[in-house]
This record gives sequence, structure tokens and C-alpha cells, in this order.
Amino acid sequence: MELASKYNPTDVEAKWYQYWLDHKLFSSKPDGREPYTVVIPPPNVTGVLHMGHVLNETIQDILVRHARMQGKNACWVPGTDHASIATEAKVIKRLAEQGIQKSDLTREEFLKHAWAWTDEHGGIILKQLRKLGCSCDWDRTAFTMDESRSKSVIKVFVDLYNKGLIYRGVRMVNWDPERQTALSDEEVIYHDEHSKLFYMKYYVDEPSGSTDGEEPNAIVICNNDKEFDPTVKQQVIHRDPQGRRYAVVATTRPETIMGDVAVCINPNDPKNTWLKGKKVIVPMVNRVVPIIQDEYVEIEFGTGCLKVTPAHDVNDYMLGEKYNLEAIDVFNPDGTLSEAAGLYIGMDRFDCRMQITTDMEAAGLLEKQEDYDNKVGYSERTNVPIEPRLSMQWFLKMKHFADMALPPVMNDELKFYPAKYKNTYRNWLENIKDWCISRQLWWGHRIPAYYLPSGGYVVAENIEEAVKLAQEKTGDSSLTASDLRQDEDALDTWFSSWLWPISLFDGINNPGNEEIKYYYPTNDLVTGPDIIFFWVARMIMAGYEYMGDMPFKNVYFTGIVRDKLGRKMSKSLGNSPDPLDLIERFGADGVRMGMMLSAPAGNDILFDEALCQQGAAFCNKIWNAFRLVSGWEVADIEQPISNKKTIAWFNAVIKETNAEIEDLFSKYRLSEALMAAFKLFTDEFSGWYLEMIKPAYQAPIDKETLKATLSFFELLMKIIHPFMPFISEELWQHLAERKDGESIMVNPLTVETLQEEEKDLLEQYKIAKQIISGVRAVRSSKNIAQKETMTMEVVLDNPEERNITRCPALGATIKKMANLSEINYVSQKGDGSASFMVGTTEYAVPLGNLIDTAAEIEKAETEIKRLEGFLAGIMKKLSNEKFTAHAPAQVVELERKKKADAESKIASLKESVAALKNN
RNA sequence: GGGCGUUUAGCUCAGCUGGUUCAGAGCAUCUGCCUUACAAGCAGAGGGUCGGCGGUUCGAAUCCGUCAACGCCCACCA
Repeated sequence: MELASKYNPTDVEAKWYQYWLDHKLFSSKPDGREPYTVVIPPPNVTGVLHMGHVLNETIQDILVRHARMQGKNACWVPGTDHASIATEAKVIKRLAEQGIQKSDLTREEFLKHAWAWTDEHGGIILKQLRKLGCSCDWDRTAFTMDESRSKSVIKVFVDLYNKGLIYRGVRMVNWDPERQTALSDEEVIYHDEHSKLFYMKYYVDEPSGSTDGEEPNAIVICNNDKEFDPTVKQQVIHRDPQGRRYAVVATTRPETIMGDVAVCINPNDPKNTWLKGKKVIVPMVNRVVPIIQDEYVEIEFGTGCLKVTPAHDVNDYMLGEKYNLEAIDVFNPDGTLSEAAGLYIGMDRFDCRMQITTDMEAAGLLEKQEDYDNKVGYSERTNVPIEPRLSMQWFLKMKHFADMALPPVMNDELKFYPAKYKNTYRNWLENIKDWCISRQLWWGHRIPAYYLPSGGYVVAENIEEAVKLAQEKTGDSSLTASDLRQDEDALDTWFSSWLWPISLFDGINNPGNEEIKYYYPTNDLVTGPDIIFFWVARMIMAGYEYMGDMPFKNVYFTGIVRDKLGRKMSKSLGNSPDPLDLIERFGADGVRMGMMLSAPAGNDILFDEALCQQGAAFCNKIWNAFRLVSGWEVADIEQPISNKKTIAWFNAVIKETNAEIEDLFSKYRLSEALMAAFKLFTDEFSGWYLEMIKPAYQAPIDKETLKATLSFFELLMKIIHPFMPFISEELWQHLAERKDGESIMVNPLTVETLQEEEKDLLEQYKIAKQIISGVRAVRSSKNIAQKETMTMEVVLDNPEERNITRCPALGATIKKMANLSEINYVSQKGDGSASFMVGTTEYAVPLGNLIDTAAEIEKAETEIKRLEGFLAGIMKKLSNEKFTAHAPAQVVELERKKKADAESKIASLKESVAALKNN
């Protein structure tokens, strides 16, 4: 058969993926085998594949295919996430383009649009995963809002409510004014911001010229005429030229002063003692508010006076609760000023900030302003500054869950790779706050709470159940479904994702079913550390709450994919390649390898297309090795003994490397495992083994050698298959007698463990390879072509001495590989030869008149110098009594051997130099 | 403000509980080869004293301290 010299992945990949689908080779059903389960971190249903997915899904596929090759029942469950806030935002945007406002629509109408959007864009990403070669069981494809998952979510909500873990109440929450919904603490991202600190005048409510409470030694500042020192330990009094006293309050948010209900000082602050018991006038609004005292206030920040706005700041809210202050909400849900503000009504909060400072300055109420760097919270999804806002929301009590979820991770029952994330995890759980689970959105699972006409509510899985509960609660049996009003809000998306490993196997609706018993706990979770709180921690909580067991045994945290300059990939930088384009250019196998080569666990990945090129080149290498092997003519000839030995050697190499790869897999060091497989194929198999057994040009090969070689090739394909599924499947079909429906992926890889006597074989070939390389190096430095035959001398004190080249098989192999006509044994090497050392033995290649004596002498002398330095170090060690006394005997013994070896080498080299000089 | 991590060849990274000539790998570079599987290839070679300083030890890339740079996470100083 004629094969092209270049591997073309495109046709091959499409062909085999279809074959795998047609024969349902990814499908898994519970059976007697050991299960290996992975649930996909569900991507947004309307998302498209980006490089982060490529990394994540490639890792999962490698793990899944590896488990499958181990003979396990591998099950990888795919699915997508409804991504409540993100999807709703996209739908609203599209409606806006059509001139439709969300507020024009009913909930039902809006959801119709949302489902249309989902059906239109949904699942594209899952199709793209197929191009990557992902071996998901597609029949199990799930969606967080499909029937089974939705039912699970509602059931869990009702259950937790009944357990008293879910409650409803007015709390300070993170408000997204763009989407007009509450967010959880985790959905707020803090950014450093250059802002201004405004110092505002709060006049004391007292007659002009008052000195009440003023000490004689007080520092008096008149309209900012003196430097203000926040650390000063005496009273500081501000007076305007008319003699009126005022407090100076520093704030970054002057637009909230309409909500001020107090000014707070620290009772231990000497600067402000004169303010105790007084009332001050809030500027602009002229509201008279009390001075309150609380140690929460930092004495040395600003002036030590804090304005208290309970409706718009978490800490102020806390003060408000403590001192029973009114909360005046001066904002509308969209972030504009409300009626309650009294001023600037309808103006945007940031416009208002500008306006109010201008106005205050004009009114002489602004003492000063200065630059100030602070942190501002932004909505993770809409990227607008969040507004702390009081509102009625649903919460989940977290303490109970944290207590269950912490120990198994800390004591490594559930392992994190890399382990450093255990700290992050612990820190979060130990400081956990209740989870705000309600969102003022329509796209999501609607909260199953039903309000009664008479006030109060019931929580139930469905309306029938709700009516029943309502009747019981009110004693009014005439209540019907139409009397109840269901809560308008939806649940946080993560309130469905946290059930994913359970709900995928219907373990919530149908506890103890065959699937959940078989597949749960799942084995490995592969995800980014950015969702450790959002998702990983909460899945662990749900796992223990509903299954009494961990949801997965191991978590592999990937890094962030960056470009080769270390920059995050982003649309605006244009530095993010399109994965599908890469696959087209390099093949999925090439892209997978390129991604994995640069992906050590836990570190960020600096992605470079050149690595995909390397991946594609590797495919080509494999392809051409196959071309070579498949082109051999078989003849009924005797197997050379050298081939027989080489086969035994390579068998040992496979055993050794496979064990190494398995060990790396167990540590999730996948890039190193791939590198080991790569070197096994490229160096050991192609570079050494095939060259050693390769018949002369157009000569046939013996049956045994061919058979062994093909079986090695098959093993190699199995080892490589998890990383490069397509080319391995393609070649496997040529190597194995395939019946329709068979596949490499369900043909387990079995490799025996290395035997003691095989280690010796490995050692012998290691030396043989060094001898061959030695001869090649001589050729290279002397510009002697490989096709020119040479001879080699082995320099031995006693010509009868043992030497590896005396083994007929190895000797033949060395001759073949180094193109030597003969190997001679001498006690003194001949004139005009270049030599090299392997171990303590010298090998010489006679060069005739090609010898450059001076260069040979120089080379030998450099080596002697190096060895003498090395020897000196050892001598120093050995003559150190403390060393010989303290170091373990083994170590001392080793040093002695090193000394002897070095001395022997030096002696041998010196002889060479002497011989060279005599000529 | 607290915590964690990183710093080893031009680049990306391995080097576990200190001691096999331990200073490694891949890529890149240089030299020579279109050798009859593969130039997406083959053969050969050069390149770092392990961030700085100090300490422990017979012995440190490896352990301890400290400084520096970079990165990440958490935190209610307005």
C-alpha cells in the first residue's frame, strides 16, 4: 500500500469521530467493571469554545481515555449551564436591538425569547468539543434547566427550607444596578480605583461662637488654614470666619449624604471629644443628626468623623442596627437618585457625585478634596460598580455546610491538585457568610415560595402542594391556586450547579438508584481555581448533605491560559487564537499535544502555537514510522540474534517507561507523562529500536522481528492514545485485525512490570548507545560521512577482558549502528586514532591521516584537567575526617569508587597523550 | 492589612524526605547532512552555579532566617 509521506489529520479525525459515535464507544452503563466518572464543568449554554476550554477539556479527555485504556468503565457526562445572569443579559441585549424592553414583556413572554435564544445558540460548544476529540457520553447530555435538573433544584430548595437552612429577610446585599438584581459576595470583584476623598462640613447645631465642650488648648482650624494632623492627641476644632463650629467628615461617596442619619466618632478620639452629645447638620439636606460614638471608627482615618448612611454601606448598616437608626434609601434600583433623596431625584449616582460636590463647593460646604486610592466592587457579570443595598432576599445558612465540607479536604480524603488550594479553601470556609441565593431575574429556577393573600408564604415543590400547605396554614379550605402568588425571583445559577455530580445521575429525585450508586462519588473534577468557591466548595457541601459522601475524589485545578508573553487571552488584545482554526491547521491531536506540553498542573499556561506545530510534527513522525514498518517485505529467514536481543531490550524499555507514565498519571503530571510518551516513541523507538532492527535497503525482514515490532507499535499507540486519540486509532486499525465496531479505546493496555534481569539489559544498551554516539561524535567532528565504514578499537589492559562489544548480538548492533566493519581488542590503541571513554573503558577510532594530533592532545588534556579538579574535590572530602565519620558508609564507599574511576580515567588519558606526543 | 505561591540554560519547566559526576528535559540556537520512514527529518555541539545575603551541616538548587522582584487569594478603614 502506498502511503503519503505527510500525515493529514483532517480526514482521519472526522472519520474516526463519526466511527466512535456510530458505535457508541463513549457510552457507559453500570456493569461489573470499576467505574471511572467525570462530570464536565458545564460551560455556558450559549458559549463558544475558547482556549481555556481546550485546556480543561483536553485534560479531562486524557484522564477519561486513560481510565478507559486501563479497562475501567469510563463515563464522562457532558452538559451546559443556563448561566442565569449572563444569558439573561444577552437576551435583553438582543431584544433591545429589536426595540423591545424587558419591562414591556410578561415573564412568560420573556422566557419564550430566552428559550429561543438558548435553542438557537445552545450546545454549539458541545459540538465543538467533538472536534477536539472529547469522548463524552453524549446520550447523557444534560442542561441545568432541563426537567430532571430543575426538579432536583426545587426539591433541594424545599428540603433546605424545611430543615430551617433557608430563610428570607431584608439584608444588605450586593446590588447590580445594571441588571437590577442581588448578587452573592463571590460575584463581586474588587478593583483598585483612583478616586477622591471629599472633606465636607457638618455644622454643629448650636449658636454661632459657642465654645461648649471646648478645651483651652484646642487647635482651631479656620477654613482649612492649618495642616490637619489626624494623629494629634488634642482637640481639633473647625470654625468658619463667622465663628460657627463644624465637624469635617471625609467620604468617597458624597452622593449618599442624603441618606445620612448620624455622624460617628470614636469615644477615645481626643480630637473630637468636643462633639460628644452634639447634633450636626447634614450639608445640602440640612437634616439634624446626632453624633454617635463607636470604637469601629478609625481615629486616624480622615478626621475621625464618619458619616453614617445605613442604607448604602455595609458597616453603616451595622452601626444603624446597633444604634437603632433609620435607613434612608436614596437610590432607585437602577442606581439613580430616588424620591427619598429629596435632591437630585432621577440623576445617576455618578453624575450626582460630580454635581453635589460642585454644589457644595459653591455653598462653601466642601472643606477640601484629595486623591485617594480605594477598592470598588464590580459585578462579575455586568462589570458595573455594585451598590450595597438593603433588600428582601433569600439566604442559605452556610455554617452547617462549611462544617461538613472542611475536614475531608484538610485531611486529604478529598485531594486537591495542587495542594496549595487547600489553604484558600479553608480560609473561605472558616469565614463563611450566608449565601444570598435569590436573583431578581427571570431566566433561572423560580423560587418555589407562594405568598398568601393574607400575608406570609408557603414553600412547596409545586402549586398543588402549595395550595394544600396554604389551606393548612390559614385554615381556609377555599383557597385555590389563583389566590397564591409565586415569588418572582429566580435562584442563583450556582444553586443548580452545586448539585451537578448528583443530579446528573438523578440522585436527588431518585435517591439510591442504580446509576447514582454506581457512578457516585465521581473520580476527578477538572476546573479552574477561579470557581473554587462558586462551585467546587459548594458541590462538596451538597455532596455531603445529599449523598453523605464527597462528590469527587480528586480535584485538578488548571491554570489560566495566557499568551506566550504571559498576557491573559482576551478579545480586546486579539491574542486568543480560535481553537477551531488551530485544529484545522494542526489537527486536534496536534493542538491537544501543544496545549498539554505547556500545561504543568496549577501553573498558568503560556500558550504558544509553536507547541501545536510540535504536536503536528510528532503525528507526522508517528505516521512515517508506520510507513517504514508497513513497507517491509517479510521473508522466511532466520531471525538475527541481534534482533532478538534488541526486541528483548525494547520490551524492557516499554515496561520501564509505561511504569513511569502510570506514576505520572497518578500524580496528575500529565504534561510530563506526555513528554515521556513522546520520548519513548521518538528517541527509543524511532531513533534506536527501528534503526537497530531495520533491514538493509530492499532486504526483507524476518517474521518474528516484524511481529514483535508491530506489537510494540500497537502498545505504543495505546500509550499515546489518551493524548492523541485520532492518529492512534488510525494506525491501530492497520496494526490490529479490526472487526467493525472495535476500537483501540476499548482494548485495554496491559504492560507487565519490569523484571530484575531486564534492568541489566537496559544497562547494556545504555552503554552500547554511548559507544555508538561516541563513534558518531568522532565522525561529526572529523566530517566523516556515516556511509564510510570505519573500525573501532577497544582498549583493554588485558585483551581477553570482558567487554560489552564481545556479546555477539550487541557487537553486531553496534557495528550496524556505527557502521563499523570490525571491532578489535587492543592493549594500546593504534597511532592516529581519536578516542572516547564510556565508563572506565576507552574506545578508539583509527583515523589514518585524518587525525589532528594537536586537537586530540588538547581534547584529552582538557578532560584530564576536568577530571583532576573533580578528583581533588573527592580527595578533599575523603580526607575530611568529619565526612568519613558522619556520612553514611554507602556515601563514603561511593566517593571511593568515584575516586578510583577518576584515577583510572586520568591514567588512561595520560597514556593517550603520551602516545600522541611520541608521534 | 493577612495568607499563599513563584524565582534553576535564550524560552517554558523537572529536580520528592539534603549525598548516584546533580545541575536536567523539551523548545530555541550553532555545526554537518536532501543517508533508500520522516528536512514537520537525522547526527553532533554549545549554553545556567540554581534571585541576593546570612545560617545549619562533613556536605545545600534541596533545610532555616532575611531581603528583593513578580503573581494569586482573602479582608467592612469611610
